[in-house]
Amino acid sequence: MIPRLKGTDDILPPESARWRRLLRGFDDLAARYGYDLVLMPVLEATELFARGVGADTEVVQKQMYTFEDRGGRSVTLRPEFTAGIVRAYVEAGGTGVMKVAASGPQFRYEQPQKGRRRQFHQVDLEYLGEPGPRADIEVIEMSHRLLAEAGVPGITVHLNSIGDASDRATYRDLLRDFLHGVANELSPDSRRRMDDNPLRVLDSKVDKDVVAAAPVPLDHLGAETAAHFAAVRSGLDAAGIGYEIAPRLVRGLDYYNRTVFEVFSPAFEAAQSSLGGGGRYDPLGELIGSRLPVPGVGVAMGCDRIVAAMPDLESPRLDVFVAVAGAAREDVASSWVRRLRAEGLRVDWAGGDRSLKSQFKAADRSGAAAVAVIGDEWERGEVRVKSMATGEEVTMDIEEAVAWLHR
RNA sequence: GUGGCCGUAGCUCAGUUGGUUAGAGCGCCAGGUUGUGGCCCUGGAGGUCGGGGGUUCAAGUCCCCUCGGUCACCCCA
Repeated sequence: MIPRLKGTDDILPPESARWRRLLRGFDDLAARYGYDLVLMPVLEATELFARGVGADTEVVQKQMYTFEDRGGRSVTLRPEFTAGIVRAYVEAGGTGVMKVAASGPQFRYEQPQKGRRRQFHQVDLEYLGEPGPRADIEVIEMSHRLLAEAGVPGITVHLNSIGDASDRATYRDLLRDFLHGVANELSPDSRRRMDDNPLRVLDSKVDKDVVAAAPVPLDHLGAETAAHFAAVRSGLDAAGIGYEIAPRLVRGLDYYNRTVFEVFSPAFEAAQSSLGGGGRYDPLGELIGSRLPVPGVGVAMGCDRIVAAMPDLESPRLDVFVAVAGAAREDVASSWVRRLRAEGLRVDWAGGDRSLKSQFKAADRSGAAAVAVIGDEWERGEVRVKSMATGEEVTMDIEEAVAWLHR
């Protein structure tokens, strides 16, 4: 037997029931907020991520599934959605507002652990072409709502602004000076980053204590970015979304500016406890070669982690399980099952070649609300219907039974 | 890439100082009930003991290598 690849998961029932709820909920949420569906390539040119995500980010340096295709091009299994969606927007003309929703697998070559897989799944929202804070607010609100509607308890939003490139030019020098002053207390990793990517030192776990006293971007915003952030905050207040300011939240990708955020729930306990994150990425379009700026905000949420934080819902899987007394009645049963399904009921059956007892066991396991038995009474135009919850059993006229099942 | 722990039935695990045909519970299938689930009883199917090599009269058990799982570091979904 050939086992699955390291860091990949088979998502089977009963766990997949929670996935179905999450994905349906996401689809519905996106539609309610005016986000259209997009289907994106899983494979992109390596260059897209190297330039968009950032050549010296962790993701690009260590985590990409990169290989040469048969034409000798370097291609990469997408490690995230945003760069590809912005590429698609630019490639399609890149004007105006586009609000889109995507979902599917992502790939990062890492050592797996709880909540961190080599193939993982995300649902993703991108609000493109809108520079104003309404986009930031909407995306954060939707992130919160998705989790709330999925039944995830204790949702908290961590929010920060890392400013624009112009804000950071002066701030970066301040931070560098600070880091150089404490250089001998920093970990080797942070020491290496403090010159070329000093912001990332801020959210280092190992250097948490040293960095606690460092200057933060939030205190060095320009007038416009500060106003933008204030507007995001008051918008969230108006939406009733609680959040915590996280001054050292910077996120690992190069394309972010202004608003960044992550969402958490105590129901998902792991070292990597973030269920999703995102932010504004106005520089991204130009990083990947757009001649026009592409303002945008997006969020990616980790389905695997969300599902782990979702409660099990005890509701019947099927409206009715059809049991057949006697293999001779298979054909009638089959066409009745077909009719009920066509009418929109959730129906299953196991054929008529097994004992009724065995069919009832199957019905029980299938989570059916009721069992309908097709037997002798069918000849008189009747079926016997049993409620699996109460054990109550009634013989009814066929049409009456159909109406009862639809109730 | 680094480290800790763990690999015996579909699942959870037991298996004595190395010693005969490797066990249990749950699950699955069937019967007890020739038309009725959950509870109960009976029976059945199901295992290259992760893989390879070594030590030994003898290895699930000891040694080495390797693969995998899991958790953590780094970083993120």
